[in-house]
Amino acid sequence: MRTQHEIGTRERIVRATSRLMQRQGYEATGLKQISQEAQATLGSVYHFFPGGKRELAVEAVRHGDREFAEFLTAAFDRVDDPAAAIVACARDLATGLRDSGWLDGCPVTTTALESVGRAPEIQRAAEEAYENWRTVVRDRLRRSGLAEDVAHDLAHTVINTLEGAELSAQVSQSEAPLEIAGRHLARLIGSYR
Amino acid sequence: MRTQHEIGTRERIVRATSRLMQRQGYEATGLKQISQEAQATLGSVYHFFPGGKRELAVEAVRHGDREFAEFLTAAFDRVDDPAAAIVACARDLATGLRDSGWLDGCPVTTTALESVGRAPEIQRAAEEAYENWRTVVRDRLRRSGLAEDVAHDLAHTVINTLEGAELSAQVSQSEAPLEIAGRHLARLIGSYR
DNA sequence: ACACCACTAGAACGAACGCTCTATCCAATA
DNA sequence: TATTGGATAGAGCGTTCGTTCTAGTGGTGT
Repeated sequence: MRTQHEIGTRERIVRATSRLMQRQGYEATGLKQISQEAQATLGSVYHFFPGGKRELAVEAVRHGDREFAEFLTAAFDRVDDPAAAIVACARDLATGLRDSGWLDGCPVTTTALESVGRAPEIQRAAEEAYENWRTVVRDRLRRSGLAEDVAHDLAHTVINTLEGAELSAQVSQSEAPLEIAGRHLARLIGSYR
Repeated sequence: MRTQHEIGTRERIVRATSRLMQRQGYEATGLKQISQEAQATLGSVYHFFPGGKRELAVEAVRHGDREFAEFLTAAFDRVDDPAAAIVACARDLATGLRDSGWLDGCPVTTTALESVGRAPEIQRAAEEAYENWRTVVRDRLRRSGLAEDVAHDLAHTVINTLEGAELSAQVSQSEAPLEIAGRHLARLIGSYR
């Protein structure tokens, strides 16, 4: 079937790009490596992504966006109290990071930083990802009874602190930053009750 | 004078590397661009840094380390209350980021992320930078009367949240994440009084 | 005056990069 | 069966990369 085939190869390329850029960043990831990892050829890559590496990076960032948004949503669905859900998120991020040999950090951050001021489409996609994640957090905080502006600001800090803690955990190969971040975020949220 | 000359060229190379990698990251920064920006030749670069790009990146990260440590220390010296000093830090980071056209983020983070699992010496230098900054914060928090373990944990979150907020501010070209981070960190610290 | 050496200078190397191009394959339609 | 067009395949383009290498310069110590 053609349609299934199309989806298959395209998806494999996007997924491979996302994982490689998550681990190595944008610049260090080559198109030949992507095509090998995706079990596709260079011709297929340019067939599906005529915009080349840039377009591929945008799709990879969007893939990481959806991935982490689902991770967040799942945590909030699993645990009733939003503060407790965030603690669970931090813990899960820590164990996931450790289990990957400290290699799989945020699938967006490295590419985002490399693109700032140099590749606007990629930067935009990263910005949308962060905004998307904040929206998930803000909605759950509001549902739990917090005021709109409080929830809005907390969503910023929840995402940013998790982001910073994950980066720190990765660089120092330690789960501590994420554990501490979870505890502090829960305390901060609790202070608004 | 030879000594002065040596220090001059070497320092220019390190500073140029630090600024370029701060803006573009490790992979996107070429040695030719560095030598041009530093007004030195490729020969001089390899004379002072026989280890090549890797060694240069380590020195650049250490330079960024010292730079931000001095920035933190100056803020704590200027403002008595540590929580207020951190708010001032966040505000200064935001205005500095805006004034640079949102280009000059953390001088360590991008290079650190690119080096994870691929260049251990660089990763180590970045780890030492974060640890160094945490020590500055922890000491000041302790001096203000907080218990050792509380100050230790808060230092982690202060640095990580500032880091995450600066990244978010840069990507979204907005001062809001840093302003919010400053307020939340002050509130969190205040909750331990 | 001479020898020395830190430093400057940039040409040149092989490798890898993103990307283009042409050729081929194969399933679906007429 | 013939035709069509999406998809695959990879050789090859020009460029740039990090690095090496040799040659040259100029101040310093004897």
